[in-house]
Amino acid sequence: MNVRDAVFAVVGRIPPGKVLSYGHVADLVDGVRVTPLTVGRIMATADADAPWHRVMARDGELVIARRSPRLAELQKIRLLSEGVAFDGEGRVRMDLHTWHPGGTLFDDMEGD
DNA sequence: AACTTGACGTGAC
DNA sequence: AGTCACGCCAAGT
Repeated sequence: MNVRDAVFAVVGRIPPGKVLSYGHVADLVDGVRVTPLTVGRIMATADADAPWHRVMARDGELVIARRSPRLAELQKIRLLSEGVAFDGEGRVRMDLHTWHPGGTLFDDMEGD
């Protein structure tokens, strides 16, 4: 199991409408020791098929915007399409949409 | 196939 | 608030 696979295994399990931070993904990856930076690195090489848009900075900021405003816009559109709310500063409401794995069938109820 | 370079974080100090 | 260390992978040459 490569780190890349382990990371995408976690990312791939994020349900629509839910999001995770790099650090959170890194923490969920088990069996392999990874840093949030590593997650970010790998996410940078994510396939279009992967739900890469559900991963962002812990602050809710779309980090990709630093490098590609165009992709950031795409990410934002995808998130909005899933019902993810943003605050007035263009950041994702992590407090409302952070995914709590293990869970559950109720992983969608925390959004209120 | 080996080496170099680039690159989407986060918490502690 | 800025700096530092940590769990460094992937792509190009």
